[in-house]
Amino acid sequence: MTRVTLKEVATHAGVSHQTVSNVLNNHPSIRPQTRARVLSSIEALDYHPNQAAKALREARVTTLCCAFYGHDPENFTDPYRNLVQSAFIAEAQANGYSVTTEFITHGPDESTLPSLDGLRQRFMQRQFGGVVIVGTTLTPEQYQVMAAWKLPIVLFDHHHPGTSATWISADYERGMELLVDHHVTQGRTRLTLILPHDDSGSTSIGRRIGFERACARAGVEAAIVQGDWSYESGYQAMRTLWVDGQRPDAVLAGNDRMAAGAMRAAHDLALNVPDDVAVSGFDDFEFALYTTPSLTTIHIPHGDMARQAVRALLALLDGNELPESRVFPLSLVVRESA
Amino acid sequence: MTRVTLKEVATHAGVSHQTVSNVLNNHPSIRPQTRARVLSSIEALDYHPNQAAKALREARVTTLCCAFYGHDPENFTDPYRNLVQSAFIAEAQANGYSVTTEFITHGPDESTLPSLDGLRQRFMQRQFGGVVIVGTTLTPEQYQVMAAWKLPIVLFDHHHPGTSATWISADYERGMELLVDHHVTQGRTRLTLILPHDDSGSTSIGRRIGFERACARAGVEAAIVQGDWSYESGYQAMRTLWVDGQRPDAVLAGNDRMAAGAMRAAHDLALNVPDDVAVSGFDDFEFALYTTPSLTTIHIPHGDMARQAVRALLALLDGNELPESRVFPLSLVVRESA
DNA sequence: ATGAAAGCGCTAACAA
DNA sequence: TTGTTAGCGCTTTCAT
Repeated sequence: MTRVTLKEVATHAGVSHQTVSNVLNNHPSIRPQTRARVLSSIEALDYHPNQAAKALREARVTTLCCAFYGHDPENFTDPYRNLVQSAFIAEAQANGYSVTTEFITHGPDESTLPSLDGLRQRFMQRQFGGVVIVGTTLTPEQYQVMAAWKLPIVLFDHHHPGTSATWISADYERGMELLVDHHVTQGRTRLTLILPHDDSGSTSIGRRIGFERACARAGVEAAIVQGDWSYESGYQAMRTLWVDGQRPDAVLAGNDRMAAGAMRAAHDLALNVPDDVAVSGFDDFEFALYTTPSLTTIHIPHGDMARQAVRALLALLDGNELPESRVFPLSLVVRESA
Repeated sequence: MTRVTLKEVATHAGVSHQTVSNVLNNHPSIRPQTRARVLSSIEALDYHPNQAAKALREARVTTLCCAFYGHDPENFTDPYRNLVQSAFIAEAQANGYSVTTEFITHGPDESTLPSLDGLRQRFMQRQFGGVVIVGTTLTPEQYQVMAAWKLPIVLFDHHHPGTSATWISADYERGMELLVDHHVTQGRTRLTLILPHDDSGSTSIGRRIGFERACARAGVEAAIVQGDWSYESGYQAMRTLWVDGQRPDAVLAGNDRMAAGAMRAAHDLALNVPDDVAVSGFDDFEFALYTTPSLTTIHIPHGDMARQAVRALLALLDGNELPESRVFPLSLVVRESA
């Protein structure tokens, strides 16, 4: 499995290997004639430059890392990951970079999975040039540790006020306000939000702040119960609200999956959505269109956000200035459930 | 950003750089004393071997490619991709490999996305050592072309009888038979299957064969209408079945997403599932538990399959024998919809 | 048990 | 405009 090298191309074309290199890298001063000859030799020999050699020589790497922090890889079907990753890879490829994906989990099964140290090690070994950290539970301390590693990093969907990293997020506060206002407009007065808590620096904080502010402004009852982003937790939360007798007239879920779980629970409790209780989500995943009833939710432009994250990371790798952080606007999508 | 090299470690430990290399690669003949000294220098200087140099010298690469063929990357939320990819990455990482993901699409937007040539190019450039092709539309001709590239390859969820590649799949024929038998046992006599067609070598063929065989054996009416795996196509197919008047008493969808779309259509048509019409899926994604009614479906062990695919690819890279192909068994999951 | 020499395939710096 | 020299960081001979 011996492969064609620069030198062989040079011999074939009757030039020095340096000239071939110059052709490949589009150096100016090369006679068109020579250039054509070299190109045809490359074609004839089916030559492909060895990236390893190039990377070694240039001390740079054309791989980006998309790291999902705190996402359980066994939690297979979260569409969020799909959305973010697809756009991430597409944008990176369009810029000539390939993408390696890492799952960074902690917890019982940590031993078989990469910790932050694994990420660092791969970076130090030149497996990738920079990373976008997608996730909800990276602490400011952890971020500080990583900053000391000089790892080019962009934070996705979370950030820490005290830190300087570029971050890409969306206006979750305002999104939740839109949602609350919609419920209020529909005549709802007792709202309950299902949301993971204690998730510092993450997207859940913005949702909570927006919820509380909008409810206070509207003068409606506001309560928060806990979920963990999963269908199951939405189902359980809804059940508990009815069994315990709180029974609000609107249930807002922090994401679409919990909302779907809550709607299923409502069905099992013989409740009519939206007549007996309104339910809303947050994400606007594809399936929100196909639930019964279809889900009123907030549209998050995950694809645009992921593409922007890649661009920011590339800018960070390129220049020396810190790329701008961005907050994407969100919009309300009214369907049947609220 | 100059990084510590072997030589610096050697200087620090007072040995030759060769000795350091030997320590790193666990060569036998090294005095424990020397070894300890070297290791402490590595620790002290925070040395990490440069993978690019290693790869160049060893002419080998520790990256695997997970390629989704014919999957539209904009078709963001297909849980299938999540399931396969998560398990793939976890298994690869457990074996010391990292994973690069590629989307291989054809069609109008092909220009901005990698074609098979892009895959080949990255392989020739040593971006990865082997690939698992996940997908449904690779033709035998395309496979032959790739075989000529000497690209170590494992096919996932599709295969071609005439070719020699290792493939990992599931017993879709038998799965569909289980499903048909279940519907028949429930007293259904007029079954319609929603399935993409003309998908040679793919998973849809097995589903079709199993469907037709089981229906023939049971002596029930069998019809097939077309879908394209999406929610929307399931919705439209169901609608058409009623508008056109076919109105079977059981609708089987080739996957869970189409089933969810069909159930939503049933709701819009004021049909009760399963009283007026039974609906079943195929996949057993998480959301099948939370639809209303919950979805009777076939469980596909996507995670196990993906892990097996990685193992097969590693075996292929390691040894010279062709790893065995595997067909995973499927099982019926009865819920409310059928 | 350890060190010295050579070279993987490429590009940057200089010379011609 | 093109060719020569050197070396990126590592491992594989081979000598000591």
